[in-house]
Amino acid sequence: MQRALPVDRSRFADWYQAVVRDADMAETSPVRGAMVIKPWGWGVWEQIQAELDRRIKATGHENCYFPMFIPLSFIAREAEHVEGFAKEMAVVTHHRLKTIDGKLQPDPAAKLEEPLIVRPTSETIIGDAFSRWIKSHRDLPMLLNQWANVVRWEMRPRLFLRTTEFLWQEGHTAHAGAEDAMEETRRMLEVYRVFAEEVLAMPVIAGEKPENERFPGAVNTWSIEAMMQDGKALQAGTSHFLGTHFAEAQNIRFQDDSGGMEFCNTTSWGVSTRLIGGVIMTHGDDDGLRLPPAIAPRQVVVVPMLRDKPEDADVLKFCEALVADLSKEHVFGQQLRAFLDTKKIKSAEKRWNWVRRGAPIIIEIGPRDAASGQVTYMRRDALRDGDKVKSIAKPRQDFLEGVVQLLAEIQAGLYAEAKARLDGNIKSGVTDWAGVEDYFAGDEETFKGWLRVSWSRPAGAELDAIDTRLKALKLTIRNAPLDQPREFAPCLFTGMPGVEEILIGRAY
RNA sequence: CGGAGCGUAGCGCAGCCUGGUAGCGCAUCUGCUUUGGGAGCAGAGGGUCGCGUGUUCAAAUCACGCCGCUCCGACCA
Repeated sequence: MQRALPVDRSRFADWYQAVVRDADMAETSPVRGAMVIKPWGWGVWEQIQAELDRRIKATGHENCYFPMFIPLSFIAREAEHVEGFAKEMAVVTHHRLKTIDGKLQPDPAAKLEEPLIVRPTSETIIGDAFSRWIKSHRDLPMLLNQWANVVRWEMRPRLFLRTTEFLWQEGHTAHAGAEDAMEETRRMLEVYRVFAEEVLAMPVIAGEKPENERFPGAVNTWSIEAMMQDGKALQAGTSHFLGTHFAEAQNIRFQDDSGGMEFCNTTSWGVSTRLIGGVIMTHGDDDGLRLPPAIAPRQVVVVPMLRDKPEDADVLKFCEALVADLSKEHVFGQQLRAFLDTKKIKSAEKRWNWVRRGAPIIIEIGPRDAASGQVTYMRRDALRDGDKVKSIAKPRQDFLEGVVQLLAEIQAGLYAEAKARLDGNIKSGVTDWAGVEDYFAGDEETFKGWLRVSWSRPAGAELDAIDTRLKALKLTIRNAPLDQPREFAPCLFTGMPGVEEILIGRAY
């Protein structure tokens, strides 16, 4: 059987790279760890951005933009924050180049008095603005968001999943009370959960991160965790309750209604281009990418079967009219995105390109289709019947009437498939360490899901010790899911009474 | 930064051990044929064999150094 990709999912890391490349999503750049996002990959990001932006605004936030350079002294203000990010910071030290000894280099005479760091996140520079903008309880809550690029100097980059520069949105809010800020943190976590599931068709588990996995400077961190097809967890979004940590470090205060001065409670939350990696590893198959229709830059692609013959004109005319009619339809609250591929390459080649890119519906129109008013199409979510590619033929009108429903069905189908994988691979009932070792035994290649175990939420040194034991098995605590039972088994690690269930797994 | 592996055409690889000046498949270009679907035939273009130094009459091949990539650790949205 001939697949559209050179490798299949049994070699998951190679397969992932093949999809990214062959689906025209992105490529590596001359700068180590930074990527070039190609039009098809960027198109997916634009869809993600547009829909998430709408949801962020619908929850009362306004967009703004802060500089990518942050004075070094700003980042130093919050102790944990510095410690967390210091190791991966890009630093700007000069503002001019000069040719010295025939070599172009930073001009020593143009050294910055205070180095600038390239933002790894913007809490400190936005906090600085908050401290000036917030005077009164009447200014609160302040609900901001920005779409930006950030830089974290990572050791081991991987396209979309972990790149030195990446794109994201970061929400930053300030509130009068802790309760209000906590509510905001949870609200945005829920926005992410629903977005991931509805739009990306990527089921996730929302929950709270253990102490050792918190954002540097946060009081609490919540995440949504998705399960990739190799069983590993992908942290797909985070939402942080920062308490008054940053407010105290940056003097973000307001006068309350009785005239007293109080520190604000702040939050921050973000999702990044990593989501695209999540989509690839959730939905991709051995023929390449499968895009959920809601984020596919082109939802229905029409490939005319042109043969350099007179009837080509009729085929093209039929296709153009079809695309025009498709474009009148609305799906997921937006105009249907239909595209006619007239590129002068072999039709078969076009078909496979769209298969690899994951266009949800690929239509092939030949002279006979055009003449008889018929539409022949493939569903990318169910491309093959056994080994053979499955083509479906329908009268044009029937297809047009059913296309919106069909796209919705594909979206739902992809979700259901991923949801079954997630639910089917979280194992409960393991109560001792031997059970953990047993579950995760074997090599890296064999699929393992996650364990859901009870624990007593140890902290400090005790938690560090647990972390070390887990690390030996390449495991981490992903999060403590929001929905918890009423009663708990004894703690798997300490034997103490359990207070919470957590997810354990391998992660990206 | 530590351990392992790998850098030869856009992609996937052979050649390296046993030095003689570069090859295969796919892709690309041209022509002819074909045409309900990843076509056939013929021809063509494309490579300072990661970079540098050395050994040699001669280096993709041997030696040394460097760089980059991938996987595994530390880090991580």
